[in-house]
Amino acid sequence: MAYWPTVIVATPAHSQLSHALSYACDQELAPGTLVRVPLGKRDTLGVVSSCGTELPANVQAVNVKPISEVLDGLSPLNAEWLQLMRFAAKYYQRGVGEVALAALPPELRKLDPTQLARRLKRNAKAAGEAHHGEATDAAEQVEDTSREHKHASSSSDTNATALEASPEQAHALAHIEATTQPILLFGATGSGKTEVYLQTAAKLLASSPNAQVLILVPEINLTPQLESRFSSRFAAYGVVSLHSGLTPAQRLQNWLSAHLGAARIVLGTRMAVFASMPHLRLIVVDEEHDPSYKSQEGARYSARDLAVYRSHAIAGCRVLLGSATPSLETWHATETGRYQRLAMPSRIGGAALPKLRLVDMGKQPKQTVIAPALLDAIAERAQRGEQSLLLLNRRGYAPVLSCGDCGWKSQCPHCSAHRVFHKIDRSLRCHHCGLHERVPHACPDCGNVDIQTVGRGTEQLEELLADKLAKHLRADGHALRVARLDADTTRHKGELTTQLAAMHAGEVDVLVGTQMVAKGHDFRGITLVAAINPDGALFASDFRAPERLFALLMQAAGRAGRDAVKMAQLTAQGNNGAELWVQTWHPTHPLFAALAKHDFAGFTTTELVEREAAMLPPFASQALLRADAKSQAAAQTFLNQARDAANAVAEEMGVGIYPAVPLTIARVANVERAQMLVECANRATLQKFLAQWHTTLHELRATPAGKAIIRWAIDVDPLAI
DNA sequence: AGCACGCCGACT
DNA sequence: GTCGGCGTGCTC
Repeated sequence: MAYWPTVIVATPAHSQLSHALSYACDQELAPGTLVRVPLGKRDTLGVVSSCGTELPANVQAVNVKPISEVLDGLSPLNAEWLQLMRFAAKYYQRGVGEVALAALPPELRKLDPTQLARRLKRNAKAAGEAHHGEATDAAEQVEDTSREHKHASSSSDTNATALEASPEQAHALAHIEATTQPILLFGATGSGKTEVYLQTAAKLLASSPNAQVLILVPEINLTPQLESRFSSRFAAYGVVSLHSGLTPAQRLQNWLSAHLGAARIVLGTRMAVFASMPHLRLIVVDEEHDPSYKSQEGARYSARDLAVYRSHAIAGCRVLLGSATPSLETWHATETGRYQRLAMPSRIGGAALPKLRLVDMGKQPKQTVIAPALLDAIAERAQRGEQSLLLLNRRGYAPVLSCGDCGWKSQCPHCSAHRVFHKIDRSLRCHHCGLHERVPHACPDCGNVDIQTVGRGTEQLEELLADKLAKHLRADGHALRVARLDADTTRHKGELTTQLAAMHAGEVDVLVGTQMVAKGHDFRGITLVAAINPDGALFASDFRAPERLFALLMQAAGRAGRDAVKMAQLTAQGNNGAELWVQTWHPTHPLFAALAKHDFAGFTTTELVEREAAMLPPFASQALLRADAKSQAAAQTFLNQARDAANAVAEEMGVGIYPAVPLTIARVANVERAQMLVECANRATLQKFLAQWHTTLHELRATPAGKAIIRWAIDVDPLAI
């Protein structure tokens, strides 16, 4: 009997070859089976999409080649996984092949059946050792896991919060059990959301012998504590991680463990939403508002949104979104009743949320970087053994170097951005293309040796603080220690761990950092957090900027005063409790009023009213058409021609297309970038419009305007426009 | 995207 | 005479 399977292969995004390709085969292949097939002059990995006994009508038999090999050592990817790939491809306007093959571990693409068999054997052996004898038949496995579970939960008893759920946690747990709707766990930092994740997962894992749980986190290396809590609590169930920091071999091994069901917990970044988990029962999206869930290259998917879709498509699977500052999209969904909202407002142990202290920069001495009152507060706390955290969202020493005589600026020759001065190695670095040069001794244009820095970055803030705090001593007589934590000081492996350890050990009194320190770390000793210069986001053109600033400041506030017992002692001694200091030129801005009350609901309600009035997301759907070219004119011409070609259809469908504009940073590494906003009140209509636009875009590619561009892409539900 | 084919400049 | 530059075009 002859079969004609259609196979999903990694055909490029714009090759017009986005459908599954037909091949010949003499055996029936289940959908999801991994195969190797000839494609052009090479052999490539493919996934069987369907397998019929007749060749599809639009394909000529003479063109069809036989399948090279079937990787039958591995069970096929299931229908749910294939459905997820098809949905993601359709929704984000990509080829299925591009999405599906990118979702598989890269190492898998290289293996032939023999290598795969060897790999699987080794994997099974390693898993067997880790679980001291993996159960093979189901009954034995049930017994085994229940015993393991008892062990797992008793070992977690050292964690005080695990002993008994707080009333809020118990309420949340009961609610989660009672519904299959998506749930937003709206809980302040330190309210014990993680414990709710852990207990929900524990219940599911114990209730069924092979149930699997997927935990998504924004950036895995920024939340080592969460990872270790899951690993230690559920070690017996098999916990693996999936993120880009793994070696190709580790990634393949962990992926296989999840696919085979040996790992029942997968903890990973956005890419993990595509993991093959045949018995998936629960997806947790921690910090669901975090922008890193949205992919910014390739298929620009939102792992959070796909997690909701994925759980919805599996009968009985739950999805839990957690955040202290949910995205407006998620909040709105809880208002309309699509998601349920569970509030957990109290911090464990009753620790109070930090008090907001606004510093009016208009009333400070000229050229003030850190207000004298803030400096005093930091010094005072350091002398008492408390730690402070200062946030400044700019790496380096100064964002620009400038010549006072001729006006020269440290412009990057390849990008429309300034190169940042890094004093530590006296370099000028472009944060966009990576260009790295030694700082010139004199102005390259006029020879003036007196070049000035403009503005301040974390390096300079660290230096300035060390200087201003030099006269103060710690209780133990040592000088105050100021440290810095940003992408520059954590570039090398292990540096982040070392720095965090120093912070936890109390060796550091003041930590200066970019927003990466505001995320996730559980610093017990911090009682003061300060935002040095957050004003930029207040009046930014990006309509999501206030939402992000509010989230950042709330998250930052969450770093302070986490140790309830300690804070109670401090206040009993008549000292200030935890504080969030914000330096601003606009202290009367309504955002700060809401922040002072820790009133996220109030802030969000106001924002949603504005969004609705302006017909912005979540009340309308958006997409961007982006084009890269050698010149800005070429990029914009392509976009505007695409617009002209689609205008009539768009108007008829109620889709708005705006004129092409350059990106905020128009040129990066000598590539000019432009984009065009497409908008519609109805999400499905926008989808339909985008899908039919593809034909036009492919045709345009062959015209002079199309040949002048390097690439184009559609970004559905863009985060920034 | 790969990986061909294809038609013009400086090398053993 | 060929090695190789990357423009153009195809992949069931």
